[in-house]
Amino acid sequence: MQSYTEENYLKTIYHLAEKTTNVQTNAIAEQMQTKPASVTDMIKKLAEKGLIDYVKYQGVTLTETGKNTAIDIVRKHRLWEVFLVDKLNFKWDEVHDVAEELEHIKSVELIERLDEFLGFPRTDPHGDPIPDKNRRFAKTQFIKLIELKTGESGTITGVSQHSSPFLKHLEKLGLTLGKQIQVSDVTDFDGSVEIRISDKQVNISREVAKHILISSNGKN
Amino acid sequence: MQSYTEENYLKTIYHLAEKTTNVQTNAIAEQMQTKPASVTDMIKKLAEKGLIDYVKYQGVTLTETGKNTAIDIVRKHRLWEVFLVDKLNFKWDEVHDVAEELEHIKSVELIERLDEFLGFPRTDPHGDPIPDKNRRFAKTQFIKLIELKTGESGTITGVSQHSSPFLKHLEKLGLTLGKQIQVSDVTDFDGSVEIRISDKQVNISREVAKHILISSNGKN
DNA sequence: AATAATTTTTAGATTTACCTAAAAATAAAA
DNA sequence: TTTTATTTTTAGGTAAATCTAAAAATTATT
Repeated sequence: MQSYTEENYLKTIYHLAEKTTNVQTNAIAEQMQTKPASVTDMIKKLAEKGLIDYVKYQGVTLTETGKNTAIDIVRKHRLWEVFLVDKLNFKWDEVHDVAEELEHIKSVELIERLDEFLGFPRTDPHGDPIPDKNRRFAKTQFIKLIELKTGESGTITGVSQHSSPFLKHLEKLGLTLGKQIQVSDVTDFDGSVEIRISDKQVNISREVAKHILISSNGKN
Repeated sequence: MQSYTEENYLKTIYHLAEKTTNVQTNAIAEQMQTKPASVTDMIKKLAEKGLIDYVKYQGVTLTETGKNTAIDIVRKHRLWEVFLVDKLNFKWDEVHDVAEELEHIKSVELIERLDEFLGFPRTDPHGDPIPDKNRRFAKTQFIKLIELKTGESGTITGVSQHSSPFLKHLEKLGLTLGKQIQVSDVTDFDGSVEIRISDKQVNISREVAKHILISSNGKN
């Protein structure tokens, strides 16, 4: 049985481990808005419980058990996000904080029934994959919009940034999940990208283009 | 901003206050499965925060603010129970523990939207009234089944005991909310009650009859 | 009213998750 | 390869919510 805080540490380590193999103390501290000294304390505790492997000064990795716990939390978080958007009409930029609380509700039965009630969704409102109850993720093949060349097109299927301002910005531009887009030009000057969406032309900054994920369907 | 624990104390005090005016330390301790000494500590804290009135050795009463907080938690608890039963097909004896966790999720927006999603229910799966967002309860007029005389009838509209064994027992006997019943006999020997429900005869103990709530529609 | 029983509070500790400040280990730069 | 900078850990402390054991206040009983 893990505490709320332990679960948040595991989740944070899980997400950081998607980028680097060995997750460092400072990285965890920054992500969790706490101090490195506090992280060291917690790390020791999680290591003792067999949830992470820890070698002093070398960072940590999740054990099988730790990873499973983390995936369960990710699953719960994303299912609750689907619930909030699909059933309670929240916007995709409004769900994160509430889901952050709901993800810690413990009942397994609850999540299985919620999953069913939602029709076993495979992605959350930001396009992130939802692991099934056996913790398996559907394979996804994303390309960052920034990587598309002029003339190439695809469908918006995810975002790699969940901040409310960013998501509101996309919403305003009509860049929501499922929309078909085509790159009509890439500006030399600032790297901003001109795209065509529903017969309108929209210009987005390089920074924005980096965080939009496209499932490509080649040129056409 | 209250902690999870503070909220539970307020809720407990609120429920105990339905029976006695001044809520005693020991009563709180028993209900919360903790020790009187711990209760004294917490009571002082809640009093300092202006959530309860507290005179040493005299027990406590909720202030306006404290009562409002408690009602908000009761509202959340009962709405979540409706969600679990109506939408996720939980049985009425399975919802308490999960709702006990869900009631502490903080978002006001969430609860308002959940309320709407559920169609603004006025009672929970056990017949308990759900306060509206202005914290007003619908007036309810219950009689205990035990108080009905032979020949009198009514509709089962609530239970005053939420334990899983009790609720499962009622379920097995077909004594669920909305069912029409008529008292056909009261046994002299042990005070058990013979009732007619959907043309079947069922015998229930005095103890069970005490905890079934009836909205009476007189003799007929 | 005095004594006994019960209830409540105080005193002093413990655990969890934090913190600051300083020391130690590792990594980067001269 | 020293020196410097960065990262991480240790040491010692705090606040929240609990505990046990003992003292104090209240209530009940003789």
